[in-house]
Amino acid sequence: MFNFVLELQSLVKMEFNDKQIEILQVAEKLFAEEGFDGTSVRDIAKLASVNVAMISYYFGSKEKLLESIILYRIGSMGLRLENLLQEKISPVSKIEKIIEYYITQVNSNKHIHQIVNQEISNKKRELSFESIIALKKNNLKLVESVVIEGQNLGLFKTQVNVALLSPIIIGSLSYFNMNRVMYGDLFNLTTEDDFDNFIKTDLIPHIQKTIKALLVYEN
Amino acid sequence: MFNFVLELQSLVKMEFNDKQIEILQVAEKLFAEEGFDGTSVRDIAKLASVNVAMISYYFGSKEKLLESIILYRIGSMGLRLENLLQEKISPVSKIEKIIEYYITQVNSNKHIHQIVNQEISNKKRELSFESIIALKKNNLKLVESVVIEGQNLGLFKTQVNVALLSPIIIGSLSYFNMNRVMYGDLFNLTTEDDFDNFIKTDLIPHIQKTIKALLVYEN
DNA sequence: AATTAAATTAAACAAGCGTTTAATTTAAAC
DNA sequence: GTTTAAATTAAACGCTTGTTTAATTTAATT
Repeated sequence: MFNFVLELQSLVKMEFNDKQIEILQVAEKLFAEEGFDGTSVRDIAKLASVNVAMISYYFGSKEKLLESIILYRIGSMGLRLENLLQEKISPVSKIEKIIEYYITQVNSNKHIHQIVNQEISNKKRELSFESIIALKKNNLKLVESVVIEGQNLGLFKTQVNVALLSPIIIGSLSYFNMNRVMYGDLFNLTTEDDFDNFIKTDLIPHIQKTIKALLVYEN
Repeated sequence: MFNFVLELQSLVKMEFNDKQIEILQVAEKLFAEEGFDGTSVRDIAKLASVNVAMISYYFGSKEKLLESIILYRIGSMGLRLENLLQEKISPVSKIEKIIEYYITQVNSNKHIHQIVNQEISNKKRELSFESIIALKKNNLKLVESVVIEGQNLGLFKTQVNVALLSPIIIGSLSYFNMNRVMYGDLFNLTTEDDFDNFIKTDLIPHIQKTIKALLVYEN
């Protein structure tokens, strides 16, 4: 646990070379698609066109490779909602923008999110997700401030549990992506672009509408 | 694929003996907590107090054991919304009841749902989830009929994408259960009962309120 | 050009995997 | 009570797993 924190700092600062990045990206894809335990280091090595030993050589172990992937991605995720919140627009617009930004961000990093979703409730590994939880809690506070702002302006009327907004927003996206076969079937989506486009033109507005309705709804 | 259907029929009719059920339940728990690939047949055998060979003897293989678990649970899931919908209550009440029933049902079978969530997007296995998808589509139609009923009565005002209601409902629950560590932290939930109670007293009303708001919301 | 360090490799390692075997025990049928 | 089938077992099977070794090639430094 403490080791992990120390590693985090060293790894975040560390710059990966081309071969390391290739391994990270290949492993990310495979872990997401086949699961951590469903992916062998030889699978990774083959797809990344490197010798198996290079994985241990560069990352120490398969599990540490997973940690590196998480750190590598968290660094670039940078859900920087702060700037967004300081724009001088109405709380309603802010909520809309937050949702759009959040979903777009999560969806364009869907591999790492799928991995985290799989691992965060897996009792086998003892990875520390503290940094991820901290990030989520921080985002929660920012959303909370917008809701309070809206309530003070008399725009948001209901007593809503702000902490339960993310389950709606991200949970919807995760469930949608999880059931791509069904929704592809329902909405005639085949290519990756079809799905991305549907998310943009249908899912995001749907969730925006939902959250707005909840916030202004007179119960 | 066709084999699976045939097996389905035979397995649904088949009655499992005590030892088989013990194996099914132990395997369900382990698959949910450690993943399919993260669980060995020896883990299962040890926890179920049977010899390893019994798993092949009774179920044929590890993968067929997984199929048996799914069939075993789908048979007893029986999301029978039909009866509920024929009650003579308002569409709003129907929606409320559907949500409560759905979430309670899913939450009390959380192990199998976690397994399905993990496997339905796993490219490694080629399990047929057609029966599950069919079940979801059927539920979708039932919800659709209630929404239309409400629209005809002038209660539901917006043009809402009904197919995107389940992501909100089930997605929220899945995300909540996925992030139990964080939400346990946020809401002071420790025991299993704490979580179940929170879902009953907070999460379900939250989602009911959300869906109701969306349906009656003047955009 | 010689030396030192880093990168890369094929091979080997022990441990674990899912599954099968063949022998034995238990239960059911006659 | 004998026969027949089902249940249970320990051991072995071949294969894959993650990791390490030691040798070799490549690159960097002096």
